[in-house]
Amino acid sequence: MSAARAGADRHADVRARLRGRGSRWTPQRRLVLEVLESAEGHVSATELLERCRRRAPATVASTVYRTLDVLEELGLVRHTHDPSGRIEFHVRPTAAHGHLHCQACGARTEIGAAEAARLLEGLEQAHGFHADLTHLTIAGRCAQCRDRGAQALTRTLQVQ
Amino acid sequence: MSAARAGADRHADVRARLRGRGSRWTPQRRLVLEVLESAEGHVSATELLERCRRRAPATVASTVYRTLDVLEELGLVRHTHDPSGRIEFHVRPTAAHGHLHCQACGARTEIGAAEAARLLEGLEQAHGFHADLTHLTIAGRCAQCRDRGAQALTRTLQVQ
DNA sequence: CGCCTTGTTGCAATGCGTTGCAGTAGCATC
DNA sequence: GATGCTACTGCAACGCATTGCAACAAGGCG
Repeated sequence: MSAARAGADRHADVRARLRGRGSRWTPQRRLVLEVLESAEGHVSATELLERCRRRAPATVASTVYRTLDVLEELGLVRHTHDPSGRIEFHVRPTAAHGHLHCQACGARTEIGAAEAARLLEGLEQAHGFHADLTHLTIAGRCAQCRDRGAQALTRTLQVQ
Repeated sequence: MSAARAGADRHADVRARLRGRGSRWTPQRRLVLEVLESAEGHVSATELLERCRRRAPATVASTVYRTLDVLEELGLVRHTHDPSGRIEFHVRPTAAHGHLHCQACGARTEIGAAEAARLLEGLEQAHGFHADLTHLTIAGRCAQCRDRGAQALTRTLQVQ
């Protein structure tokens, strides 16, 4: 249940887990962790970096990226790529799930773990391929944009 | 059947289609087209750029990228993103299809149009979401790497 | 054939993300 | 509290991809 603990406890928990694998607890990692704690849902890497800089203007990009890598290994965040290939982090993932990304309006939707698993079961059987759900983003058109016709999509695809 | 024609004809066809939309036929576009004609399957943007430079060392990256955009609008190539977000072009797509990409060994497999459509039908019903098959790349582990255990994958995920 | 419109090119700058390396600083140990 | 090992940081350089802009040239037209 440690993952469900909140507040100050949380730092101690993460700190212990870092030490456990021979890693260290540093002010920079603490900063990134605090920023993540005040975030919800999907956040771009750039956005996270900016939020770090708002708290500590001297923040260095490479450190933040490396810290996010470490925290991903601990399971505290997951990343995917939006349809144009940029990184997005999903904060506090509760379960493996996939992502839908509308190329016309940018809307994001989640696919539940069960649903995603069902989708990909066929791949498992046909190709023996084990898909990484947490990394999955499917591009396309959401219901609203779909109804608004193809014009907007065509433009978006060009620009993207 | 114009898309099935081969050789010199093909240039004339593309040229006509460019003119038809008010675009122009230039030496640079011809170069990219020739490079594409001698390519097969999935090629990274960087690889295409290098091949262009082998034929014409003065080739400029932005021109190639823009040309590829145009050719994608004509349907001559499709692009996806590999699991680390980099662009890959699929040359001469015969039909809409998806891609599987093994994060451990880098192997790529295609999902047939019919199979992909079947996979995503559920999304259409549950979310009204119309997925763009041509842009779909699913990351995970192929059958062989899966059997070789999780170690390799873990490392790859860190590095990625 | 030469002119003119405007799509295209090349270049330089920008953005996002990664990497190599030398110096710094956690933290374990005594 | 001092010491030493080594993970981490910051920096600078790099790679990939995109964009703004001024100069250029494709090709339609007289």
